[in-house]
Amino acid sequence: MFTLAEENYLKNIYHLQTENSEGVSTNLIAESLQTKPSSVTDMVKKLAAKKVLLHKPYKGVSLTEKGRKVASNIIRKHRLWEVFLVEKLNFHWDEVHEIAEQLEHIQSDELIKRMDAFLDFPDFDPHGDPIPDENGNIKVTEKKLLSELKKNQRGVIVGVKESGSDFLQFLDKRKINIGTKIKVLGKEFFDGSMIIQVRNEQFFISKKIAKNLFIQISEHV
Amino acid sequence: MFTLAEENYLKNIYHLQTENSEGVSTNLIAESLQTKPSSVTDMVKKLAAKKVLLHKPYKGVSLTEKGRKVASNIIRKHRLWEVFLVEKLNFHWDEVHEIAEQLEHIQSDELIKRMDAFLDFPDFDPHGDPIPDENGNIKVTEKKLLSELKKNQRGVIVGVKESGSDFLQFLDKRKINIGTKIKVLGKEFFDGSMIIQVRNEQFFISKKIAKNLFIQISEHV
DNA sequence: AAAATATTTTAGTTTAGTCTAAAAAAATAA
DNA sequence: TTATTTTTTTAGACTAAACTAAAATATTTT
Ligand SMILES: [Mn+2]
Ligand SMILES: [Mn+2]
Ligand SMILES: [Mn+2]
Ligand SMILES: [Mn+2]
Repeated sequence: MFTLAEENYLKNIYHLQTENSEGVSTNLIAESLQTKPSSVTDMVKKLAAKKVLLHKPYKGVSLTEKGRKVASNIIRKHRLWEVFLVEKLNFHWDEVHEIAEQLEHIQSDELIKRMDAFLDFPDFDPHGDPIPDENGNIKVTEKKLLSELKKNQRGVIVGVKESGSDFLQFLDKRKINIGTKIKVLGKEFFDGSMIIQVRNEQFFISKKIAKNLFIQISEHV
Repeated sequence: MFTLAEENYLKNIYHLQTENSEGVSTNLIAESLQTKPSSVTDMVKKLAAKKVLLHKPYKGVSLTEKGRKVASNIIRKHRLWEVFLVEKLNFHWDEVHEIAEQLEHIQSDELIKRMDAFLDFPDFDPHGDPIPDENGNIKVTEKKLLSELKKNQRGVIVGVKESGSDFLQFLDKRKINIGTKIKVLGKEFFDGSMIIQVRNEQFFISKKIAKNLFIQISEHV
């Protein structure tokens, strides 16, 4: 139905569309896919012909309902495979993304259905990202970036924004992971850095780190 | 290192080489890969340039040591994935081949190492085919085609030759699978058909079926 | 040994997906 | 409102992997 290249375009456009609320431009897609704008124009035409996205020349693109379905299914597969790699094969959460990039293109609805059951129908992947259901619906959870919290607010880490190896290993070194409870002890207005409490320890956290951690705020102290 | 197409050529040539003891011809490869001889010639040149096979124009091809390694590793992955699909995801043995055809191309040594351990280091796939080790070595077992057995010989089914759905479902219908013990009650010289005993039942088996079942003969009655 | 047949290779196209360079359109600045 | 800059598209070329048709080589038959 869709080639490997087409699937990767759709997946990336889906992500770009949810991150940047405005239209998705040719240059943005090119950057995201590490390719040239002229290549994007060609592929976008092909995908528009396949009715998975709308292309207004010189304006951006937007996925059709069909396109959203295809894209979210690839993301569903990616995240289920990541859960499998971590939960069943004991991979570390910073090692699974590249392998999942390959596995997400395996074509078999039955395989995914069985994998989902085998993993006990997980809602989130190892990085805290929600796993779309078969219809592309995503469970939305209330979460904020750590950088948005105020002094004395508490919460639990529910996800990471960028899940590159460097960042994940930074967290590991401090035994911070999904599920870890934190409290903001202090916040510096000058550079956005924070002091947070984790268990009995206090950590200095730069703004860059604080902008990469998703927190679910604990309302009742 | 190798493209999808290259991997499929190498795998097929490996199989052809072990089945037909003579050299592997262009037409044979073309038939096996469902492609045209001219396409084979092109690809064979490319693979020869990559030092994974030797090509004597107008004579056949043969894999180099490097080519054998690459090919057997793909077969290793294919068979490990088949074990996974049957043992862990409860797929039926006639449903796994097509999915394994895709999964065999996933590139990650670590993944295969962990999958092997997860499956408890299996020696055979669900169809009784041996799983090559990391170095391409295959455990050779003494086995004969059922068609080669004589009257009154006993044995246990250890594999199937062609593992198409039709044949596997034929076996299922009769509750015959790998591990099933059989005894040859009679053999018809005219058409090669047999009567075999399975548990308390007797089955009439055509020559075609008998040539598709691998048996390990039980020496001591 | 020559003729006929079968196999294999070469030559020239095709398609998907990419690229560079140039043209066109849109956005921004003067 | 022109001029300049940025973004996007078009035009033309390239590679991998396939194809068809024709040429070359090998095999088999007469
Ligand atoms: Mn990922
Ligand atoms: Mn993830
Ligand atoms: Mn198989
Ligand atoms: Mn098999």
